[in-house]
Amino acid sequence: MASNTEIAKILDTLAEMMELDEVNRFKVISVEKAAKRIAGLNYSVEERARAGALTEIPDIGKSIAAKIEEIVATGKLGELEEYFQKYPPALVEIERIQGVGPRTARKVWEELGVSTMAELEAAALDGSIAALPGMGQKSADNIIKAIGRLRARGHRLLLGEVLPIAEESVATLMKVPEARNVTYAGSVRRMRETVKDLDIIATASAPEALTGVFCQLPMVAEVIGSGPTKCSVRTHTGLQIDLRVVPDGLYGNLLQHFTGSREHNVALRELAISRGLKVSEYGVEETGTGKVHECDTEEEVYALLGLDYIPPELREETGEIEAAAAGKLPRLIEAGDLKGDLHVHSDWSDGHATIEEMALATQERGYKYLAISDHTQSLGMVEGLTPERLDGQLEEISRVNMRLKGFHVFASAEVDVRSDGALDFPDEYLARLDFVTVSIHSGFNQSRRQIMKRLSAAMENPYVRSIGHPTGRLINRREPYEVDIDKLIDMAARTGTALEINSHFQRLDLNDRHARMAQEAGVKLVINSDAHRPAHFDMLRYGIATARRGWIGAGTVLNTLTTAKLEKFLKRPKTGKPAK
DNA sequence: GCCGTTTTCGGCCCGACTGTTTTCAGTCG
Repeated sequence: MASNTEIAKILDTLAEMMELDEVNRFKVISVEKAAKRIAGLNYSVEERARAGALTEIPDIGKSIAAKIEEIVATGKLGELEEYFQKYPPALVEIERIQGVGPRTARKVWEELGVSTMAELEAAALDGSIAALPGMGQKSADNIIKAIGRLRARGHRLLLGEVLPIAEESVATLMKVPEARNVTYAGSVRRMRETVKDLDIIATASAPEALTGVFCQLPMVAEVIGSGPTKCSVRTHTGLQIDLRVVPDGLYGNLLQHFTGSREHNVALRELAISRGLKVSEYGVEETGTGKVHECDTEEEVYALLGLDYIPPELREETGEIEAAAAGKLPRLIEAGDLKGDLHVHSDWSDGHATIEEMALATQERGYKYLAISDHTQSLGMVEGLTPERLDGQLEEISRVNMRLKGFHVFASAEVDVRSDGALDFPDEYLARLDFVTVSIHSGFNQSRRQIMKRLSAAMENPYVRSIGHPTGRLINRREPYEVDIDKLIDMAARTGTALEINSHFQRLDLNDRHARMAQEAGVKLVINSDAHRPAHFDMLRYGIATARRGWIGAGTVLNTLTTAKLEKFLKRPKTGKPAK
């Protein structure tokens, strides 16, 4: 069974090999485009291949369809195997070094026999890179530095690590007198779960004033490059920050351009051309007359192209442009739509605050309810609740509810589903809770069959209302356990069980793509903080962002219901859609 | 190699900066 990701990866590698081979660049682009398209699809390409319907997918024509069919049938691609005979496969790896592209990779291999990152580094150190035509000592030094950085930090940074730096940088630059508008753009503004670098954009009465200040900020370790309107630096923590400045009046064009994604912008420019327009960060030009429209706002840019405004989180070229053209963009959930939090810990297990402290902290933030959902007994290391201790906790929840006005604490638990599929609380205890979440905290390495058996058992239970962090991944740290997402969503729909978007920036699980699939299947979601202390409620912004990236509307999310409506909903037995 | 309200050929997104060059290729976003 070839997953979309696997097919996309093979095509991506093929494109890289074709580039090395100096194949016509438009052919290369078409293979890249197909790979990107497939990676973003939320249905099985293999199934489409078996149905002979591949060419109905955009960017896939006869030739690439044949390649995919070969991958599906044999698990590999002959054309790629041939390239591997011609060029060392490891050349692909050195192409990923910043500043090294296909031309340079091929040159060092042909001239110096270099085919791995280690050999490249050695060649840069011994002077043979600098001696190559078209290269010099500076090129060699840059390669050495780039390899060092790649070793130090091979992966992308988490959104939650970079967003605070982005907000602080913007605040600092706004204090420069010449600054008019300053904001962060790029993948941070689109709220991608991981980011490679930070883009800051600005308009200013005198651009040099801003770039000048920026390059000398205390956090800057190294200036990578600087021109009159563009400046790139690296901070002491290794984060690359790019600042772009233009004069007043182009803020909308600039913001749109540097928010990306690249794929979104490419599609936008293609659309522009078909309408006799040319889009860049310097305006929207009418090709016929040469008239340039400068835009103060992004809304104007999109309007000139005949599109509704597209929120940044949707700009990933997954159908948003078509939807905007047809006036069919969804109304996305907003932070203010959330009425409460249904996954919160207290000092009854591994939380750091009392039930009342957590309730007050949520109320201060404007929410109307929360559910105290401490761990259950099999998580011994965090003092998970035993059925006996649950009695005491329920009493405390009632006392807190009597003291609080206009706020309600629901009794809940984050119940473990044990390795054998048994729930950690007997049904008679689950029945006493308002809201039951089930999570997997053990047996991460079980087979897909075992994992799905556990999740099925949980969802079939009439008291279980939601599945917490459904795939268990920790971004960059732990792979998801073997969840069959299609089956999970199918079962959630059938049993009327909600799936969580856990807002912790290390989890964001369900992710954006899976959340979108769930919504399309009619599954309800919950967006929770999983807070262990009051400050953690700030994480909810990441959960909301993930939902927005997944095209989620407020109506899909259980904890947008008012207290009264949620109570009413929870009094009814859960109901799902009939099986297909 | 894909695509089409310019539709089966002839296009294919746009601009900035670096490093090496004396006018530009490569890379990046």
